[in-house]
Amino acid sequence: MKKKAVINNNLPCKTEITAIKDTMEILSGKWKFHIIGTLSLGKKLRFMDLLREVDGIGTKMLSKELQDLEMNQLISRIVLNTKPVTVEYQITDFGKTLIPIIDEIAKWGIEYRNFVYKNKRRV
Amino acid sequence: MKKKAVINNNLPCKTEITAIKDTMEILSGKWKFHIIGTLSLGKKLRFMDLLREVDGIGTKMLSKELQDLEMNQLISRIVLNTKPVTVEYQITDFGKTLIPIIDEIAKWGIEYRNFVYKNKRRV
DNA sequence: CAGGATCCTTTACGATACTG
DNA sequence: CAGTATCGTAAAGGATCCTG
Repeated sequence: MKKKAVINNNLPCKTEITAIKDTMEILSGKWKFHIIGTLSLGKKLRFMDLLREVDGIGTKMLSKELQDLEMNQLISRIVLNTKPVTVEYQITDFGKTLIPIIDEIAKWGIEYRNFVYKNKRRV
Repeated sequence: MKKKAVINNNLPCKTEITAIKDTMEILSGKWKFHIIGTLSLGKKLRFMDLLREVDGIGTKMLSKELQDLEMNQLISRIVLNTKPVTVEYQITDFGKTLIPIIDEIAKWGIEYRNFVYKNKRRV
């Protein structure tokens, strides 16, 4: 009776492993979270703005990461036809669905610090 | 009146950026999520077990990732003094605090599939 | 301004062989 | 069994210069 086959919902099964791999591939690299985080404020930012906001990034990486994110429809790229072109980047509605993840990760990072600190003191 | 300085709680500020970097560094690499996910079932697993469970991993990577995870106190390593030594790995209570993140990431990965699928059909 | 092209360094990862 | 050592490849990332 206890032995019926169960599809585990909150424990990792094949589907979830795949889903995790997908997510991590989309968000892989040193900068994606940082860029999404910056854009998640909702403001439109230009290339140069991002270059300043995202701490140590260079043009090559920024350019590449933005392309990746756009391709996955997490951000949108709007070109304005001004004299020297202006390009604005903005998070999409779909991109905003990442915010819960980002929050969880940030929360955990803070907990981690506390945990390490406590343990240092005890030992 | 509306202009008081606010420490944003749900929007990325410096502390959160740092926290995110910490978390991502701890969970970086191709295998950590997979290993944690496997161990998050709560069972003690041995090196060979993990080598089988974690899909394409090799001894070198498994060994290295386990060391990283142990160093950060996410898993524990228990050596039993049997003839050929037996070593058991187990998730720690602290390691279990990662489960919400893993769940969020898995959830999002599934949503992502749906999103892509819908968009393909519309266009 | 926005970003592409180029070159170079570093890190990640993988396969295989070997050891207590 | 539970790894380490060694070697080799591929990918990530960085610095700098260049262009419409």
